[in-house]
Amino acid sequence: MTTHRDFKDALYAQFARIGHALSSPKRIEMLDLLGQGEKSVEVLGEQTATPIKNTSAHLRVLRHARLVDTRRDGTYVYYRLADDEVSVMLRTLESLGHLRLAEVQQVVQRYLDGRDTLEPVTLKDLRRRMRDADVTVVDVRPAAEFAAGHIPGALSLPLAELKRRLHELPTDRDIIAYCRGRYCVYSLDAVMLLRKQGYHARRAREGFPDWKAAGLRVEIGA
Amino acid sequence: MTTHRDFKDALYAQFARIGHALSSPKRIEMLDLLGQGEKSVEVLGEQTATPIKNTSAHLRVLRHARLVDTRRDGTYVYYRLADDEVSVMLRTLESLGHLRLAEVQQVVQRYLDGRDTLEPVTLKDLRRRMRDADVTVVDVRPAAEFAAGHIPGALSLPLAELKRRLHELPTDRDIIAYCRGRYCVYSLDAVMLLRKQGYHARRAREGFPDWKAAGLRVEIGA
DNA sequence: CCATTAATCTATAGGTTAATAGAATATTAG
DNA sequence: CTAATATTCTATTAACCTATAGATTAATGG
Repeated sequence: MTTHRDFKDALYAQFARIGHALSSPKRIEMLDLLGQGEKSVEVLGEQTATPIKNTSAHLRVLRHARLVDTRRDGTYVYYRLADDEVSVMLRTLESLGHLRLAEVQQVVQRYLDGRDTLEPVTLKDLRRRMRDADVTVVDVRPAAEFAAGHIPGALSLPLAELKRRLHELPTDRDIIAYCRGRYCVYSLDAVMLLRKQGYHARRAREGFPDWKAAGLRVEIGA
Repeated sequence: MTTHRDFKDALYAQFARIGHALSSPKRIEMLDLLGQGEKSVEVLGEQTATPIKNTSAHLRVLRHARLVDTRRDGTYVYYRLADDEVSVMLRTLESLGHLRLAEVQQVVQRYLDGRDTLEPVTLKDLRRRMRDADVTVVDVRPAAEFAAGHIPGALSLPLAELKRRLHELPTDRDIIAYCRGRYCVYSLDAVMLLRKQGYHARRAREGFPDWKAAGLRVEIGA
């Protein structure tokens, strides 16, 4: 016989599986990266500064919580978020952290805000200015992430290539750069470089996963 | 010097605090209950079938993650959610669980759905029918939870008192009962009782926390 | 088929957390 | 001030998790 208590215990034990998956810093970081598009174990390990074996072990936990799915291509195994809702969940988790944990604000203040007097453009403003067609939107993430999905109409100009591809940018229009999200510095670095070169540039506060999680249209391909 | 890696580690360590708080079944259950309104440690312990000492220890973890706040009144300490966003987070976590974990659906199927041929009313339908003013909405949660907040215009008729207060219900209008949420059986039991008594009753699929998390207006007081 | 590369599985040591008992604190009533 | 009640703090043990090493599997190229 299943009592009411057994039911609740079984139900909450399941929800706690997801909580457990989100209880490790590295795992959250991996999920965030997967929000930019699928990645191999090797790449995930590099981008999170984690040995392959540990990376594999963490991914196993994420798979067990059914937050990620895999696909094999040759000797590589590519991981991806199991559902767009996972990304929505991450947005919620991180915005709750930003709202409630003074420590998050301190850490961000110390590392980002020192350089960030350039007030960032909100998602809403970004959309309005894109509708008015008075800006050039630049995606400064690595090319592979752009190819996996980007804001429609954005120009791919990875931070690493920005300097030698400056001539591709218009000088008579405002430029808005975006990257992985609120805590990513690519767009920040890009804006500083662009301003030094005389462009009128600002950064988007939100990144590609925020755009997608908001349910906005996404473009795929190089 | 704070390197980029140090920054990420510090940032994700903070987010993981929240994940950790959500990694225990009892803690999620406690947060869910607090979504119905503030409760003392004693009441939380009773309602989650947890010894007071363990309850206190779990609440300490939730406090450390800054998901709950407290208020003392006499010898009692009352806990409450630290922010409405915490409830939004829980909704997201549970809906992700429902979506991704086959086990959640199994557990619910086995315990609830056996009795639940009565198709539940969605939040959207509930709002429409309330606007059209063609239903009586009944809150079957304990009176204290109704007092802490309820759907505007709802009638408080706790499940425990329903049988002897049936005469307060209209016989010529449809009745929609709601309770704590998707996994709460109060409204289910209420609807079965009402139907046996000849009323035309249905249950709302969502509960009070879902209504509130959706940003809808809430009424407070008995 | 063998070597190579990418990733996983198995096992384990070390660290962390949960449950819980006992002592301590805060508040109120008398 | 003392007793009673609600809760928290401190300490201990057992259970669990993470990082990691070694062996293994899966796919590819020669």
